[in-house]
Amino acid sequence: MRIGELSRRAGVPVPTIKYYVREGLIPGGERIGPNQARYDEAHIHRLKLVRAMVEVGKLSVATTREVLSAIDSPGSSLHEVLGIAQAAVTPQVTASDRAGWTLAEQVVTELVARRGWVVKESNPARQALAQLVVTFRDLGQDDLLGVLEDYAAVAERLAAAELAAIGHREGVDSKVEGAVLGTVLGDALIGAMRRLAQADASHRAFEGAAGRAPDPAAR
Amino acid sequence: MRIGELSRRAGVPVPTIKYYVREGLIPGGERIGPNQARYDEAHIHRLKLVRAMVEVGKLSVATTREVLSAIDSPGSSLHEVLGIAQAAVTPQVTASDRAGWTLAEQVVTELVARRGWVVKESNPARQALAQLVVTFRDLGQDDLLGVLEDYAAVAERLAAAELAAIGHREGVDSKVEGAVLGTVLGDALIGAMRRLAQADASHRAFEGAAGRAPDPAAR
DNA sequence: GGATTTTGGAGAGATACACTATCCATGTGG
DNA sequence: CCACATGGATAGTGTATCTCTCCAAAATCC
Repeated sequence: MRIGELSRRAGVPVPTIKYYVREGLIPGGERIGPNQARYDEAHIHRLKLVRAMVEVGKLSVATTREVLSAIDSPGSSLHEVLGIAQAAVTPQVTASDRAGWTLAEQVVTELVARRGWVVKESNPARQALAQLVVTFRDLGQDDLLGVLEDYAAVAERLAAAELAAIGHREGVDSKVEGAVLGTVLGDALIGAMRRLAQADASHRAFEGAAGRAPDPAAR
Repeated sequence: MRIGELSRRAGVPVPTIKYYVREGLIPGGERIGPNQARYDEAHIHRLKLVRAMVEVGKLSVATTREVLSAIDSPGSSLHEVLGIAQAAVTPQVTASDRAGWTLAEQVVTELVARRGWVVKESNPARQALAQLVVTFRDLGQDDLLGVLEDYAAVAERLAAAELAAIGHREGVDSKVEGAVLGTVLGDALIGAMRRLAQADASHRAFEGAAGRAPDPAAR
């Protein structure tokens, strides 16, 4: 097919496809003439993958390219690819020497140790978590840090469930893509789910007939 | 204090503070002259709050303003404020009539019903979740949808833990701020935690020499 | 077979966002 | 007294993600 059909089938404007090709997110079509190229089903899938990461997963084009190149890299283990994908999607923290930073890193280290997790020192998620600890402290929300244990337990369960799901698959490529998508789209997934559960919990705690009745004057 | 000290104490450049005031994220100082204004501790806290949402929570300035105005609005119940904050942080889905959209919405509705959740039809997290379902389907990752139940169960637990932590507080304002911060920073928190847990799970599944003993901390 | 549309490729332009920089009349602090 | 800070407004910067424009060659329509 040519670019017009590719555009229609994938639901992506032609100029955007050209842009993605320029940016190296998707390969160009097979050249069959000075101004003709042919695209196939693989291009459609790749394009959908890019759109999923960019639109749904909210990754930047640059980050998407990194993740895709990890997926493409031959001879990498699933573990390695996941590491690269994780590093790519984890926002880099500007390591400011704000007060309490060392303490926060210690909190993270202890949490990881308590869980028995094996996580590289270089894993950027450590800094991301430490930054959150610092932020909560800084805002006087220390009591919210008590939920860290819950979050850790829950994260463990999610990771296990996800890996189990892709473990059933055949073929390394399929596993890799599944794992990376789980990483990228999983953030949005748990986010949406958390909001639904929170809306219900909030309703139950503050609006339901069982709890304290809301202040009628507050409306 | 004047703006210079505010800048130092909060770790935010002066021009940025001015920008935030212009954008209505923080109130201007108390005017005490044609070109003099005074700021106090409340301004510091507000500024830190803004930075937490913008830098750590990755909210846009516009979204941050929405959330803050919800916090500020007097006479709103905690439930209402949470609803506004949720709507603000949930990315709006461009309701395309892509194939399978109706089916995806039905999946969401059934999930919510199965959980016994009380969630408004208008809650944007429904669409966000439906979009994720569509995306997974579109990419041929249907088997990953099996983990939806796990995510739902886990989200329920997190929401309960968070509300419980906040429930111990005194004062509505404090509860509101805690709940909103939980919503906004919770996304980053579960994200970081997920990556740590996933790194460990991946290590265990693909790198470990042998199966390890079950984690003593897991429950 | 001629008119119209599409194509590939590349550079320039558009738009949005979150700051920064500059200016200047007015204050403050040493 | 005087360098420096302040508040307020306007303009400019850098980044990111497209989107537009151009052109000759190719394809499609009638």
